[in-house]
Amino acid sequence: MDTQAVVEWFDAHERPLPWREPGTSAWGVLLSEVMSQQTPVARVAPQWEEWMRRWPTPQDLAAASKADVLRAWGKLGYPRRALRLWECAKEIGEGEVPGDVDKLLALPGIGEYTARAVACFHFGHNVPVVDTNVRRVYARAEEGRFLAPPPAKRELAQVEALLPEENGPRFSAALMELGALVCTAKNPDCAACPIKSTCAWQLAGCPEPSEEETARAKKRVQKFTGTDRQVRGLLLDVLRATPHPVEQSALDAVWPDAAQRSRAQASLLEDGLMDVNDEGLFHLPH
DNA sequence: AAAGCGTGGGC
DNA sequence: TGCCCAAGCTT
Repeated sequence: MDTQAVVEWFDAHERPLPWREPGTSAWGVLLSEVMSQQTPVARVAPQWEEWMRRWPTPQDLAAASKADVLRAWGKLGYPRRALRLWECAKEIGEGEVPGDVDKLLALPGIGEYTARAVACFHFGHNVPVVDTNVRRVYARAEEGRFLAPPPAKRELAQVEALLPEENGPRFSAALMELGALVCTAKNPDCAACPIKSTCAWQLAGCPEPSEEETARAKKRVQKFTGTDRQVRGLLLDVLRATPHPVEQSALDAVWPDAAQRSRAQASLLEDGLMDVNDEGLFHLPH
């Protein structure tokens, strides 16, 4: 892969995301990465600014209540991430965000991607960073397949083999950005691609994915309407909206199917996203 | 290791 | 409209 061409394209097309400003702390980068897990970057930016204003350090977040943290999370989705961030802050204690992949991996809610992103983008370590964008670009440019195969351990070594010795982190960011802006999942803008001339998928004549690959991709997309996830979201909406604990009846009003409603409510209690007080009223955790 | 976990925008 | 997708992690 022409890493130079990818970086030059990035130099010209990089989005001005707030956490890319020089001087952003390790905590700021970690926060941006967690917020961006499965949530579009455009929706993350304002939320990130708000969090950094309220809780600029892990010590600040650790001192906040979980209820405040969950309300500030707003509608970014997957609110367990907010709880994990709060736990991260508690674990860091009076210390600092670690720069080693292994130590980052040990933090709650930090997996293979996020650990490497922080180590690479903040600390400048030249480690492979593999997210859905990188997987897709690699599949197309290197393997000639339109759809990336299911995530596998193998990818780390494959992407590591691409890393230039100089400016590795810059290239890693560029590769992700290329996947986000040009080599997109649905309608890639190949005319704007800096590595079109060497892209394996282009050289193979832009083959359509097989029936099997298409079926696998389709299966990956989860239902939402009518699932427990939707009900959990509706229940949490009630708790986020009111400053005081609510009666069971207020929760019952959001969904007609009682069995599903109780199941969703029980799972929220189990996850620590909901709590009951001694009067039997429900609220966000303290 | 497959499945669960939110939410909203684009087409 | 309904489907597809989005800087994944956990169990």
